[in-house]
Amino acid sequence: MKEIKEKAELAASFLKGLANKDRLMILCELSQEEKNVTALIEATGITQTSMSQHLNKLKDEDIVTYRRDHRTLYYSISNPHVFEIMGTLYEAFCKED
Amino acid sequence: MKEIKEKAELAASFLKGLANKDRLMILCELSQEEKNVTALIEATGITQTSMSQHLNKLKDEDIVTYRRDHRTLYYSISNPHVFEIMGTLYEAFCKED
DNA sequence: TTATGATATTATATATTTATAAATTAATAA
DNA sequence: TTATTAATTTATAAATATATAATATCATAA
Repeated sequence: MKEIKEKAELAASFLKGLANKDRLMILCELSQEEKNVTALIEATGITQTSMSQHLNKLKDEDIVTYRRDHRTLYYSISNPHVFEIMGTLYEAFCKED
Repeated sequence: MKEIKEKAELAASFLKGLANKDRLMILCELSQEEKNVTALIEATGITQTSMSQHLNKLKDEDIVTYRRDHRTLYYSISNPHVFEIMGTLYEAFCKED
């Protein structure tokens, strides 16, 4: 039964989509509301090319999606499981007590 | 306020500890009960050297810990947040419906 | 049309991760 | 002691991820 290995591979790939400082900051922004690329760049300080690559990776993993309004692309989190994991990370790393 | 970046870096590092097929399989085994290295190798098919390296990385990220009984090392999950994330991954990738 | 704004793509250098083989340590039984 | 079992460490090659600069696309306003 190699099913478990295939699922582990999918899950690992999904986690790799999240496992980067810049992408977590992007998702942190998007967890509040959808944002366009320029707004994401301003909010995070990530360079344009790098932002585009990170967003592409997040799209590949079905973590985010986007809608177009004229020439502006608005990105948002498309996978509800991401919110769960962000919540766990918040508990683990962002809480004082 | 660069705090958020530092926390994103810590969180990303933690997620990187999880974001690997072999390590997820190891954690899947350990989520049930503690296991020694040989048992983990048998259960997963991961080679000895590779297992040792993966366990070392999991230790570095404080994801697992171990106890010694004579010359056998028993590993177990030491971070409760890991169970939460494993639960989310199970929902996302291992459920049929 | 043409210029501009918003974003993506390509190319490439660097860094990090992973896989594999060989050697080493540490504990214990003989 | 010595041999053996259980596991780690080291070295290194191959694969993947990241950062950066340059170029391209595409929609729209002038």
